[in-house]
Amino acid sequence: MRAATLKDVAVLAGVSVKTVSNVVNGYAFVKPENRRKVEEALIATGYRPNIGARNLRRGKTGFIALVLPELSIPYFGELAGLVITAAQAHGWNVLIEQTQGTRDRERTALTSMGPHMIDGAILSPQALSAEDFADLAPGVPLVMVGEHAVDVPIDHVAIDNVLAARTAVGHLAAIGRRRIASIGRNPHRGTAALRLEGYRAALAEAGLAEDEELSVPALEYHRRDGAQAMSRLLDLPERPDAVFCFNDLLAIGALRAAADRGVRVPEDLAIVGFDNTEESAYSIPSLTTIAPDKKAIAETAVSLIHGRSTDAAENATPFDLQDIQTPFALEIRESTIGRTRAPA
Amino acid sequence: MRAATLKDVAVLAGVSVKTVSNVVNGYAFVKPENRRKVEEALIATGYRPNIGARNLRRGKTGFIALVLPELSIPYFGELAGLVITAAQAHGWNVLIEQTQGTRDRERTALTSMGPHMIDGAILSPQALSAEDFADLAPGVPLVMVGEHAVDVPIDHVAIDNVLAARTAVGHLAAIGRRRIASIGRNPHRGTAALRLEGYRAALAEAGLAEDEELSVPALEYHRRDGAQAMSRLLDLPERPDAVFCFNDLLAIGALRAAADRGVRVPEDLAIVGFDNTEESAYSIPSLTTIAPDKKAIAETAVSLIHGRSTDAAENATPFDLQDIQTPFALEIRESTIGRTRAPA
DNA sequence: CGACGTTGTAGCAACGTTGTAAATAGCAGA
DNA sequence: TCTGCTATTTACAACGTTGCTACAACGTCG
Repeated sequence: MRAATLKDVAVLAGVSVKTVSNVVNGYAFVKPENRRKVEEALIATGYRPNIGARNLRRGKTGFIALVLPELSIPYFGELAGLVITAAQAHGWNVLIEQTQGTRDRERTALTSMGPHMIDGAILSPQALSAEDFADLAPGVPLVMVGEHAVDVPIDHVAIDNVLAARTAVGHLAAIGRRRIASIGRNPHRGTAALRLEGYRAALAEAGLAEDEELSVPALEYHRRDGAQAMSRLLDLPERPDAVFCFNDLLAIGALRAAADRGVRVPEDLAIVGFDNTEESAYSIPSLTTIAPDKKAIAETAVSLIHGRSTDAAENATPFDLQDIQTPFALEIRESTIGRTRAPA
Repeated sequence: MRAATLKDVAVLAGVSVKTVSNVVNGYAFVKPENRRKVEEALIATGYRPNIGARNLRRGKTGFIALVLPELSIPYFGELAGLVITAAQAHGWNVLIEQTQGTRDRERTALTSMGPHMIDGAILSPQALSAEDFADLAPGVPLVMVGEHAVDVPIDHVAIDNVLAARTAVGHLAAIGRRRIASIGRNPHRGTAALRLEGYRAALAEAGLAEDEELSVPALEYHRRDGAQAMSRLLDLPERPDAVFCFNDLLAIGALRAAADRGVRVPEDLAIVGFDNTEESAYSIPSLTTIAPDKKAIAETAVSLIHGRSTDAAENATPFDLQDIQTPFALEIRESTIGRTRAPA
């Protein structure tokens, strides 16, 4: 049961291969009668274009890569789903590459995918540094999402991490918390530095002194790390009355650790997360969190690649380096202000 | 900055295109000196084979499809990650198709991917019925995961859903619950019927009468649906003292609804989920759940496609229809037996 | 009535790769 | 030196598609 080709259709319709191709591609000048015959033959044979061959001819691959740490991380699962949907609108399929957040695998992801494999790539790098990009540029448009590695001439889409963190911590100060901790410090993560900066800015704005030991680092950003970090904070002689976690998973872990110690949230301890993963709306208590517009991130990233890739094809002047900030909101829930009403 | 082709390498090395191809493909009879020259040229040019062209020539695509409802659903995010990893071991890239669980999009996913696009597909159909497969067979090996639609001649990988459900509900009976509800009944989902069957079997085994109104249907299997269904159960004059949810998301929603009503879990109400998503280990209380071996599912599914696809290539007799059951375990946590110790 | 534009069709080549088969080189034995 | 191998290399075609170009048919207009 071989797949039908243009040739099969042409024979059946009694025209040339090229005419069938013209019909398939919507070329205007085809005699109505022939068009009809071809269309019938197309249906009769169940013809589907061979994407590989078409792309070989056109010099496009029809694929973009999405390089991320792990699909099982809710934020990336959600993002990947949105990227796939956005890519489909441009006729692209998405190849997902999981790196576990390691520099090594991020490097190989970049090198192994040449221009004949993908038309572009969306990266969510955790560990990749500026110099890595120099030798690794794979000859296709790249877009970074969610991380700000300065000095890299690559398009970038993200929310304003500093402002978002400042907003989150500002909220904690606004509800009267004076001893606000943070979980997620990490010298190897670009976003961590930005969120820490926002945290500090908010403390300063609120006239609160920064206490070094209240900023607990996290190597990974999983639930387990959040729980461990929270435990450390609860072991302090002077406990914090609020904690800003650099992502929702850390916050979920923190919630868990608080519950294990009998610490009430938000009465004894307010918690804010970051990412607004679906899980955060249903945790107990539900989690106040920074809600980035993930759909906007996905669509913007795909559009940028699309723009660059058609620019290149048409020899147009490439547009300037983009650094696009997408909207975000602070989603206020029980973990900071307590129970108000049952969710719908 | 065009990508290097075999021709470029050949010119640089001073040999024919075919010789370069032979070196690349590990053909034995190449003069050592030429091999060396070619290898140098390969490095110098940074040659990467054009996968599209190679597959066009070989009649393979190098891709398998993974058809699932939505990546943002934790279970599918986790599964997808494992499938990608398993596929890589066989040299495959994975194309993910999201269907939202609708019959329509599941149908188009099957038809739009012909044999020139993919070498096989792994399906997690929600709504597809037996007759759909008849006309849709895309000419490539298919494997279904997680759903049992009988009478369809397609390989199948899943845990024993009936036994798993029976185990879960048996556990509830074993801890002394007498009025055990279920959430997730749904006539359009294959797994729902099996889990309901296991639920009933366990009730019978425990000598408990089945109460129709304790089996609440769920259209979707999201957290919201679980919360709604739980609300209905808590509105009953005679409340259940336990509930078996057909997946973890429903259970998370149920937990939430219970908390909103001030119902204590597990004291007043024990809850069991299904899937062992990472989230379930950190919910408050943590969730007792059926833990399928997802890695085994992913690897088995990929292996089956690999087996069929090489069989077909070598004209070997295809092996018999496979219906493989992968292991599962009951993961007992706080939502049924209460707090024992803090998690590590 | 011939030149010309418009509409419709088809042949050829090429995208980068590899299987087939044919060509060449090297070398031992006659 | 010539034959007959084997070892090595190469030309060619083909996978399915589309851009380019040539060409045919038809009508219009000066």
